[in-house]
This record gives sequence, C-alpha cells and structure tokens, in this order.
Amino acid sequence: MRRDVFQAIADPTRRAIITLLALHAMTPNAIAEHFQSTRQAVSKHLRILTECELLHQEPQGREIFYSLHMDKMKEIDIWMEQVRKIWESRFSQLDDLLEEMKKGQL
Amino acid sequence: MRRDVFQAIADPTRRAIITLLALHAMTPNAIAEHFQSTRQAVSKHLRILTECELLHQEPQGREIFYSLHMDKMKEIDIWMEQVRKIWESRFSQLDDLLEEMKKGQL
DNA sequence: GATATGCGCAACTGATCGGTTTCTAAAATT
DNA sequence: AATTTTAGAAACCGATCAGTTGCGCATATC
Repeated sequence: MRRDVFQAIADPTRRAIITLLALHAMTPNAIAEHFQSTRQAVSKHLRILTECELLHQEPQGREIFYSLHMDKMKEIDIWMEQVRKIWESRFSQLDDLLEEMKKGQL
Repeated sequence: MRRDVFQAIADPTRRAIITLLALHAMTPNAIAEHFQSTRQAVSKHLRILTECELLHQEPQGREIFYSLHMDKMKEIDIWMEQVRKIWESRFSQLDDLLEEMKKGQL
C-alpha cells in the first residue's frame, strides 16, 4: 500500500499521464482517450498517482478533474541532487586522500 | 526484460546502492554489507542497474568493482525538465487564451 | 421519473518483482 | 594440488502489478 513517488513514475503510462496533466487538468475519460487501454486501467493509474500526492482531484459535477501537484515532483529532484552532491564530493575526497598520503610519506 | 532507468530507481534498495556508489566504486560483497538482505539479492539489483547502464563493471582479479555511470542519471533530469517546461508553458498558454478572448470581444 | 453518462470499486488473471536457496566457475590462498 | 573467497546463474516462492470485466452509485439529460 505504501506508495512513493519513485514507484509512481516507474510506469511509462503514468509518466505519460503526468506529462499530459502538466499542461492542464483533465477528466479520466479525456485522459484515457490518449491511450489504448481502458478507462478503468487509467483510473487505476490515477488512483496510484493521487495516493502518492502527485495528482489532485477536483470534482466538478459528475466529472473529476485531475491536476498535477508539481511540488511533489520535487522529491525526485531532492534525491537526484543528493546523489549529485555525493558524486561531486568524490573528487574532494580523493584530494583528502592524496593530502593524507603526502603527509604520511613526507 | 526491457529495463529502463525509471524502473531501476523505483526500488529503495537500488536507490541506496546508487547513493553508495556515487561516492566510490565497490564490490558486491562490500555493498551487501550495508543491507540486511543476502549478497545474491544485492547481486540481482546490481544486475538490473547494470542492464539499464546505470552501473559499470570493472573486474579486478576475482572481484568486480561496480561504479555509478552518472551520465545515465541525466535521463531522469531530461524527463523532469520536459515536464517542468510543459508546466511552465501552462501560463503562457493561458496568456494566449486571454489574448484570443480579448481579440474576439473587442 | 426514466435514461444516459462519468466515475470509482471489487474480483479475477497472467506477468513481473524481490527475495532465498542451491549450484557452478574463476581467482586467490594455503 | 586442495581449499577458500568472490561472484554470477538457475530454480523456486509469495507478493505485487497492470490490465480486464462486471458492478454500483452518483449526476446530468430527456
């Protein structure tokens, strides 16, 4: 049951839905028209995306408009940034090592 | 069999492995020490990460050093950037609409 | 009020996933 | 040469996943 953003964007259809909704809010039927699969299949994806708070529902009469909650996308950025930080620190760590070696040898 | 980067980073253990290897190359045994699961389980993750070219193998005697292939991580950035671009264009689209309305009414 | 539309929910199915256990091969150690 | 270490490969298992079909429930439309 535990949904996280990374699992959510693992599915190509869900990524396509996110891309679609980045432009403007849409109803399940309108979204489903962009895919070969049934509305129910799309509805399941919408449920998963909503559960992990990537989407937001806005009922309007008997229709429900789904919109992208861009803030949640930042969680991906945060992780990417973390990895990038460590990746870059790699060099300074090598510098530290070389410094240590120099001290030990001299 | 089709492996893509997004599926690869969907698993928390694999993300942890990526974070680990961002610092420096490691052998499967060394990596496995950081987790509760068996070496074989970790080895499977390494296989998946290597298949989608996120990792690179460097045999050294009977050991294999796995290192992060940072370039492949950019694929995630590219998608994120694409979504962000569309998200931002949302407003200019609204501007276009307002422009159109203005023309129609005036 | 009857009908049509839009949508979520539940049950089912085949495929895939993450994990363990067992086995094999190659390189290092003795 | 025998043993130990390192690691991938294969077989298996329960859990989860993506998808379909069928259903029920609201909200519009006639």
